[in-house]
Amino acid sequence: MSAAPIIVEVAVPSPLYRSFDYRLPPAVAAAPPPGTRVLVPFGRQQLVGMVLGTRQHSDLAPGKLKAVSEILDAEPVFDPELLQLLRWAARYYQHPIGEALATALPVALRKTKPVAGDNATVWRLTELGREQSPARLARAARQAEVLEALQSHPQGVAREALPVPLSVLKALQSKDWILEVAVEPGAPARTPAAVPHGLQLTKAQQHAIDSVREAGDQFRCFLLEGVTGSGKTEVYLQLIAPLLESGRQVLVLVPEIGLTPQLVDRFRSRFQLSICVLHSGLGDAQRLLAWRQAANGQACLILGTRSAIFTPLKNPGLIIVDEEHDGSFKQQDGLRYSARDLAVWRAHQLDIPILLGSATPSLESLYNVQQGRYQHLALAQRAGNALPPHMRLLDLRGQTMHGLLSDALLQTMHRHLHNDGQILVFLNRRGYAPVLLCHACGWVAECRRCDARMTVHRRRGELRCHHCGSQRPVDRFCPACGSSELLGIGEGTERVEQALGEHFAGQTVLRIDRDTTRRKGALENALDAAQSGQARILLGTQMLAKGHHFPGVTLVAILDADQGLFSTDFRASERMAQMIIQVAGRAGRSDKPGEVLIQTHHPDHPLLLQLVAEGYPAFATAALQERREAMLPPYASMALLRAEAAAAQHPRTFLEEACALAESLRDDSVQLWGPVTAPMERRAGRYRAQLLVQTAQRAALQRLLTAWIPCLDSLKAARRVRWSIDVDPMDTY
DNA sequence: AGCACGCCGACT
DNA sequence: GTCGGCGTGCTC
Repeated sequence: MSAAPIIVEVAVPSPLYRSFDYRLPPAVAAAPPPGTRVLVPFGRQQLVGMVLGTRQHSDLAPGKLKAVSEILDAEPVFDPELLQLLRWAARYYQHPIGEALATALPVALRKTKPVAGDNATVWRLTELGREQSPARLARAARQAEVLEALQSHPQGVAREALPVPLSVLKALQSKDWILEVAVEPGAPARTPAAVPHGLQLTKAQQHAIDSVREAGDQFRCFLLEGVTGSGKTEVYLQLIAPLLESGRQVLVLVPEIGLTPQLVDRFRSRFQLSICVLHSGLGDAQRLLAWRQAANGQACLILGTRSAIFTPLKNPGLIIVDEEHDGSFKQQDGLRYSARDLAVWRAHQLDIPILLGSATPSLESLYNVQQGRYQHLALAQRAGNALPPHMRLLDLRGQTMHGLLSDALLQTMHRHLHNDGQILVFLNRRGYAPVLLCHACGWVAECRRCDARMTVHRRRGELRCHHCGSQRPVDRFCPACGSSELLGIGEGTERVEQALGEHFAGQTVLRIDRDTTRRKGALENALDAAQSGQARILLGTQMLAKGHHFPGVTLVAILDADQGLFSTDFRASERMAQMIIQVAGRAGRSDKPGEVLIQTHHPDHPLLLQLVAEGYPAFATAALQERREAMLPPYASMALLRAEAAAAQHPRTFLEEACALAESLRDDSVQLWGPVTAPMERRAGRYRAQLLVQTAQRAALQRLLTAWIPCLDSLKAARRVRWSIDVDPMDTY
């Protein structure tokens, strides 16, 4: 045994692409294991770092080493597998290791806060408390809130999960309605899943379930391609049930907007056990609690968005990624990871099966099926006797238009209303926001901080920029010529709403978008009105495209399908197709057959034709073929270097220097495109430019990035810009 | 990123 | 004579 002092390697939250070595304090005999948080002196500050490992020797002279100030955890906060995943992610996505580890940590643990042991307590109802009705506590809203929460969680709720002051709990305690009890460490509250009676699985559902179960305890990746209404969620539930019964944990990732109360309720009502729901509204303490419960095995089912992929799991059995094609699985700043891709990596590492589900799988995943890496499972039929909707392109060329509504569309709408149908009108707002135009001189209201036009919000009498969020009152006189003839030109949801009101007098038109659902509970109210059928015409944006079930809808109208067809972004057509299919899926889910009308000026566009005539799988096959011919992802790998600054020349100069450096490091397979200015060069007052790196050899890209990215900060021009690297970017335009 | 050090302009 | 601007360099 060597007598040399043990040196620990520590990742420190700083933008540096390396770790740092520390001595242990004299009083500490054994090195803390990897994944333990330590407080370390760093420059003039004290930072919370993460132990990566121990070393015998440091490159630094022994006298220069500083000592760890404090070991913050008795047990590592990252298990070895999670730590390995994060180290891999930091390398792959080219992000400084210390920052990468910090982003994966719950906010509460990025400071010196202790994790808190297993000697936790929960609050529970007493006999007396069970008899109380929260409704009778009208004068004490917070007490009623607690009572309600405890009644729906008979096994008890942790202090951190009750967002009320301690005084409220004390008040209830003094009435002898609630009490605090110690919780058994690591004992998950398990009760059998309640499978609904009379539920008949389709053959395809059963086959999917059997296939995944067959994988048992081994890594295998399945792509579950299930048309809307085919019962994907039921497949998930049936796969989850036996795992939970045998004490295994299941991690379910959903898109941001997918984490709706409806979905959570569906899981809750099926499994009467403690589900960890990691949504964005969770406070730091609540998030830490969820993290701890997942780590110690108390939580069996963990349901969350993107960042939930970093949840520690004691006994994982399955990972599910729902709506795997959704763009929100890609983090758009900092460590720019794809939660879907990391999920596959993690499942592989843990040697457990993973299920990717979607009605409209990403081309990446379909490619992986073609390559034999993923196993394809299809649910082609809707459950029950619901028929697939009938899709039709509506040629707008030469049509009489009433704003965005064509004559032919209006006629079809009248027919559906006459037959007691309900109608969903879908408007992809982007590019169709109304602008403020001066009729006298042609001046258009523009954002002062972006290269973009302001959007008129008539109801509030203001102009808003959708890119930076700035707002100001609508001008009364043209700033250029002084004329008072200022017109709102273009079609936004407000204007379509107005037009629908005029054409369908007497019918309730319900508009559901960001603006009308901002208030708390407004979305729920709107959805109720929509689902009850009380509102006959629903007008919505993206928000309506996903997840919600409108049983009475017989007609879906997509007002504009064209913007996806000729975009500079190569993924635009894929996104357009997914959007159309997702929206179309809202129609005819019950016994009434659905009709989908898609308004377009390009009814001959091959991808659009294929989508409508043959459906998404045929579209995807053709789109993949195009990608192959153009050598675009998934047939090639990409990374995008972005830079921005307050002055326009700085990003350019930086990217030119970076490009020259890359030129000297790249091998022949790697191509550099740019630098070019971003399509909207100025955004929120900053000028933006980018450089695209592309290659057919994934490994060559990684080699280049690893040699290149850590050097960028030493370029002279780097001081004048903010730059970031995006590996496997979602938006490349 | 922080946070120092360092070397030139307008202030008590 | 000092306070403070942000250019440059370092962090075990």
